[in-house]
Amino acid sequence: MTIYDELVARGLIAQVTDEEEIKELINNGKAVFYIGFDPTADSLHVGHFMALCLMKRLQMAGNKPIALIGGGTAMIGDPSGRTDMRQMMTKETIQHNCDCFKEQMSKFIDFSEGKAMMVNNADWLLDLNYVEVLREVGSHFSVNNMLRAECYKQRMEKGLSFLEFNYMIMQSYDFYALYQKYGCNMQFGGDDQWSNMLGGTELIRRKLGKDAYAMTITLLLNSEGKKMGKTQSGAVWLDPNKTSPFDFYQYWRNVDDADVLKCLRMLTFLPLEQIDEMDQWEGSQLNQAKEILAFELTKLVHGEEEASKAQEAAKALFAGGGNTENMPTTALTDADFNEEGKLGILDLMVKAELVASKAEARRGIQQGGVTVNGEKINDPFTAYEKGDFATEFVIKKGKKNFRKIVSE
RNA sequence: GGAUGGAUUCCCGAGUGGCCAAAGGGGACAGACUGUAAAUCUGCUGCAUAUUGCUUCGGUGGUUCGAAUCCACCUCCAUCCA
Repeated sequence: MTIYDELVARGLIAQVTDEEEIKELINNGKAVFYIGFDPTADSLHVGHFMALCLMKRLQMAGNKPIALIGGGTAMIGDPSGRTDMRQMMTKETIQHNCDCFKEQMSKFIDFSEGKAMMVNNADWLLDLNYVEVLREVGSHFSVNNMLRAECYKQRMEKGLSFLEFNYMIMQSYDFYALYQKYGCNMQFGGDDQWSNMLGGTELIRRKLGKDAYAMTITLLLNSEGKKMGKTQSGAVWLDPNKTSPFDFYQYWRNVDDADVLKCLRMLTFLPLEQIDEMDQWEGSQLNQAKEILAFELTKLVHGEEEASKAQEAAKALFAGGGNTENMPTTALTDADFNEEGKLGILDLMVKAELVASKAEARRGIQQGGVTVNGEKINDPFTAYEKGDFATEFVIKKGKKNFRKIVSE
């Protein structure tokens, strides 16, 4: 099976500019391709992870990836798929985010000599001369066409600043610059980037008379059509300090039945035959598939050891028994107890980050959703002493939120 | 630059002097049912030293016994005109 066929089979490809040419390039390891990452946060998230996986797959097939960090474009902000303007970020924040991205990416992609590259478009965008760009690049863009682009449609009603309108031009310029500098002949990106990417191929054709190609990755949507990798509290991050390996594991362990197979295909490196086999599974058997999905992804992102820990912790909690060794834990200090050496259940829950406020903790108790070591708590004034934490102490809110408490 | 409309709690959106911590919906959270799924039903949804107190309706001042609501100025957004 060729790499292109595999990408198709996994459902990763959304749109391509020229299927035959792209097949030819990537199947034979002749593609030098880039994917852009805008450093809008200090950690990569699941959305980026898809792109990283794709880079890895193509790299394994002999193609050369370029990871482009958008230190320059982040100064502008991509309006695609947005209903309001992005908050402008300071240069310092952007720089910090770039550094964080670099570090995380290095874990997935082999950036050793000649295998892959990482560049920052701040290196060429920040020094551009306005009038020069207008003459050299601006003349090749038709405002009429740009306004028709899907990515601006939404914003035509709500308002679009000139700053953001230029994002497409900057991204196109990136492609053009990379083509010249490194012979980059292909760009990949999320499907929401399609029009921005076409801008680049068009610019290269007009300026240089050369062909370059673009391909978009299917956005990972759940069965309700929402982007996956988002939770109420924000994105699912790859940084273990922002989303713990346990929570990361749990996120995937809890995906909808309807989404498991899709996720396995698109995100894991398991052989397709194995995934097709799981496709036969039904009903509660799908729980096994979810476990595999969660384990595989946690392994990819946090390493096998962390993945095993997360899995064990989950099993201990949900299947009963097992050890609690790897459960998310909160450590108490003497300062957490009052003068009488007591600590109320409400404060404890806040401290353990199970709830955002004491009112919320109280509500949980009133509704019968809080247990300590398996015993339901009915009294919100229940208090504990230091000695109570000497033996195993597991507090549970709802069905899926656990925390082990220890005292120093 | 001019005219008009607008900014309300996580989101959408009602509220035009006291009965407003603010209708309704969505989402989130908790309970029942389940398979750590979905669907459905129920509860719940500012904070706290909690039959009470405190902070919140773009910002700052003002009127009033009392302001999300009235007035002034400011900021931001949309639409039309230039």
